[in-house]
Amino acid sequence: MTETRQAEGTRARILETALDLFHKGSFKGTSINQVVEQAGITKGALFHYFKGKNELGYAVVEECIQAQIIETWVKPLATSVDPISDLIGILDHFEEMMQEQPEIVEYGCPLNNLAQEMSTQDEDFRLRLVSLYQQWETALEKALRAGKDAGTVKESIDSEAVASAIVALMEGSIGLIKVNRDRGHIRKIDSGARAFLELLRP
Amino acid sequence: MTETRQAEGTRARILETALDLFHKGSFKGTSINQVVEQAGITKGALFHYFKGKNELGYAVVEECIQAQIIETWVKPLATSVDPISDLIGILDHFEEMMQEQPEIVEYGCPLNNLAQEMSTQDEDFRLRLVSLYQQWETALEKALRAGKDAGTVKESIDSEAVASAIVALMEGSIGLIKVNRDRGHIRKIDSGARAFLELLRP
DNA sequence: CACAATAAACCGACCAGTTGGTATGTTATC
DNA sequence: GATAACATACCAACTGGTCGGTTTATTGTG
Repeated sequence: MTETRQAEGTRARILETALDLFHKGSFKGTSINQVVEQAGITKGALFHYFKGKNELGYAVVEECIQAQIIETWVKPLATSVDPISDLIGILDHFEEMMQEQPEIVEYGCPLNNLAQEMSTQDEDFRLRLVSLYQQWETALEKALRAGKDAGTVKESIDSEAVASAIVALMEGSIGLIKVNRDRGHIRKIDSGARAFLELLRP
Repeated sequence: MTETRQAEGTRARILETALDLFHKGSFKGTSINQVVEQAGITKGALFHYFKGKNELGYAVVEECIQAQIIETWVKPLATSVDPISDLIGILDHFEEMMQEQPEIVEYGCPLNNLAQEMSTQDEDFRLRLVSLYQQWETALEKALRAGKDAGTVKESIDSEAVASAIVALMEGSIGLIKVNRDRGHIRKIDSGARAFLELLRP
């Protein structure tokens, strides 16, 4: 049972490995052979489950990255009535993560990395990636509306527009952190993002 | 004179072509052969001027992208006393450009593209890229301070932190526009960024 | 001013290694 | 015994990079 073949087990390991390599490297920058090697399987197994490299990438987006986005950005805001506090809570969570597993944070947001690399190169990639951003923005927009109703968010703002601005701010900040690896600069970026969020309070 | 050899002419054409291809594609995604072909030169010429692909990339950062950043983000804020209005002016300028030369805008910010792709892969790239971000942030910080003195910017904000948050917001917004090619969504992202900037007014 | 010497600019065939992908297996499971 | 789950050998195309050579411009010298 452990050494023999196991349908979903191998597939999952391929996806997990691909996510890791696409995240730490890039899509075009990692070869199928790397995935095969690091996953401890063979090319035959990979091509048995995925038609090609692109299909593997699509699966990583739809099955792995989507789950991450929902887990870290959608769920925590699902029932929020004070989205600004909750967003700042997420930032706190990132800071904790940075001390425990710095590598994961240092390589940036998997969604943004893939989006910036592939959205202009492959329309099938792009469509799947916008779908994730959509979900993120929708969750934010809903939370902002709820916040307005509860009096925790400025009435005057346009929830839809500000939602995408928050996504932009988050992705931009994570991207800057990835480039400026220096601890001091990271703190600066972090407090800048927090400052912007605080401005949304009434 | 036109058909014969011309030292700096070829070098400049190589750089120009490389910038274009790295921008529309990516660094790892474009081959030296592509650069050679599109520039209408030969491999010998390219390797005569640059030690290798990486060196070509460094030159693109230092000579082409730096100039762009200074031109569009540093200079316009150099003598600003109302940075928020000036930043919004830059956004207006982008909107004009989008109608004239949409391709240039659609492929995102060359600095951010390269930074997100290469900063975790090559330290020499990273150092050159942070230097550009530094210049951008410094210009913003200075303008924010001047704005505070002139009463056009909220006194309570931390100029240093907010400066990097603005860079994050800009890069994030440009990145989102690149992924969400749809006109309607672009408008939303644009007005979201503007809304955030407006919050910095006293 | 001629003219050889030197260096810079450029060419294109070639190289070893890698790429994504395939074809043909073998082995286990229902 | 059919089908899913792998393994392995292989392929053409392309990768970044090298290398010997040719062409042009510059410069020192008589």
